Amino acid sequence: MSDASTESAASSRIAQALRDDILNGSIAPGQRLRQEDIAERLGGSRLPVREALRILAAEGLVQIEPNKGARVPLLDPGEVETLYRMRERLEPLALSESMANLSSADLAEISDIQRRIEQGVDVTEFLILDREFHMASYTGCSDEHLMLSVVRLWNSTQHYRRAFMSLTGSGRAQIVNAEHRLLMEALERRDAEDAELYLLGHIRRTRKELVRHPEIFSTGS
Amino acid sequence: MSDASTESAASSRIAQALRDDILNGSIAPGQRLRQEDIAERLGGSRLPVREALRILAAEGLVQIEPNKGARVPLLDPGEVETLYRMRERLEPLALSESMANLSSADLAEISDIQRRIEQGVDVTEFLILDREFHMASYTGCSDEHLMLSVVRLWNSTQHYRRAFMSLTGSGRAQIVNAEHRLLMEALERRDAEDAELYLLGHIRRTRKELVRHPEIFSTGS
DNA sequence: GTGGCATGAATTGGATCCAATAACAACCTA
DNA sequence: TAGGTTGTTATTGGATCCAATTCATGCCAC
Repeated sequence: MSDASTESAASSRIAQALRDDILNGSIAPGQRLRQEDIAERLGGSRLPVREALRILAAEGLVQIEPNKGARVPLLDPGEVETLYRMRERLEPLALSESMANLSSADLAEISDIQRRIEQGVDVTEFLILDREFHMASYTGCSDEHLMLSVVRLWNSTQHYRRAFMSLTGSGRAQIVNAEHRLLMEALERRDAEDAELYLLGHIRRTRKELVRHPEIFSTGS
Repeated sequence: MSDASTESAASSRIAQALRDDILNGSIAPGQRLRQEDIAERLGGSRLPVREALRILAAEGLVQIEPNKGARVPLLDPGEVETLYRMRERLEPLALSESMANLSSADLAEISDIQRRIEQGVDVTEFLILDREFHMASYTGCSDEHLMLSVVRLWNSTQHYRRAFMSLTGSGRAQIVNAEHRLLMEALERRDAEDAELYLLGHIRRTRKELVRHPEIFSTGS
């Protein structure tokens, strides 16, 4: 919807549907994606499905093995930890590239998202709003490569973020809110150095909490 | 050649051929890639060509616009600068993840590559060996996400690295050699902190030199 | 009873044909 | 003559059919 490209192509439509299913947890990591099933469920033939799977593979949402088909990647704790370390390095860069271009309307939008986070604390809703909060802080970053990398990192770790939130509940909400407020305040001061530092700390703390809960990665298989 | 995993599939074969052509400059940025031409030139029908283009798009080597086809991305100076800033952040991480797993044989291999760099100074050969040098330093990094991101960054900037080298010649060879030697020495000392710092400086200096030569980006169109 | 092998079914990969869309050119009109 | 419009062509997107590969099942030998 927000994407201005308005992909009318079937392959993009199928990719979007699958992307939603994967990100909201309808399709779990490790699950296999058979082309024919998808084609039948979402309409169209297998060909646009194959293209859609390639698109999602580029975004890190599925992995394709030759002659073996596509499945949602099942990550181990070490991989997720590395993805978070990548976030710690890349997202402060995106934030600093973004800050100079953030309008006061953008800042108000960010503030409004945070206000909503502090009201409703449903796990599903938090995942959506938290992502919106950070992405809104990057809207001033016009570099597509950088933003695509950031989105990839969020996509790849989305499931484990949800597993963590579902496990621990909203107990750490106060800490997150404090971190978000510090970040917002630095943005309003146009202090790139502080903003980068707060963001780094925010991601790093989350990483350390995640690795402290390896039960997130047990899949019972 | 080196990658043994993707043999036997036509789409992978075509992707590899196109990848080589793009990276060695046979296909220039901005150039359009017509599916039928590629299918005829490399053998096979248009279908595996389409899959190959998707694979390359995932690696940042081509960009696909719906109903408009694929072309090699034509980057402006700002985009390349951001790609280098991403390298400055990600590659030190890859190096630190790699270092603990580097065997003495790996270090010898790295040293041998550097030795060859200091002998022959052909531009084309330097581009190959320089890439081999850095990639060899990352062989101990087992994380596929991180390494894929690093490869993407190298791929996307390869053309501009060649343009820069062709323009300036090997005048800066001494500086590069000094930086490489410092990096190697830190690796042999197993000093992650120093290695990260030397690598950061190496990439950052290169970025600053690149942005000082905007004529690299003039395409005469 | 177990291990290896072969055969079958299920699934992915590829080729050809057809439809839809965008670039291009010529034409007509003002 | 310039600009818009319309028809044509070239190129990409999609559907169906066929081949190749993989996985599972069951059989046979030991």
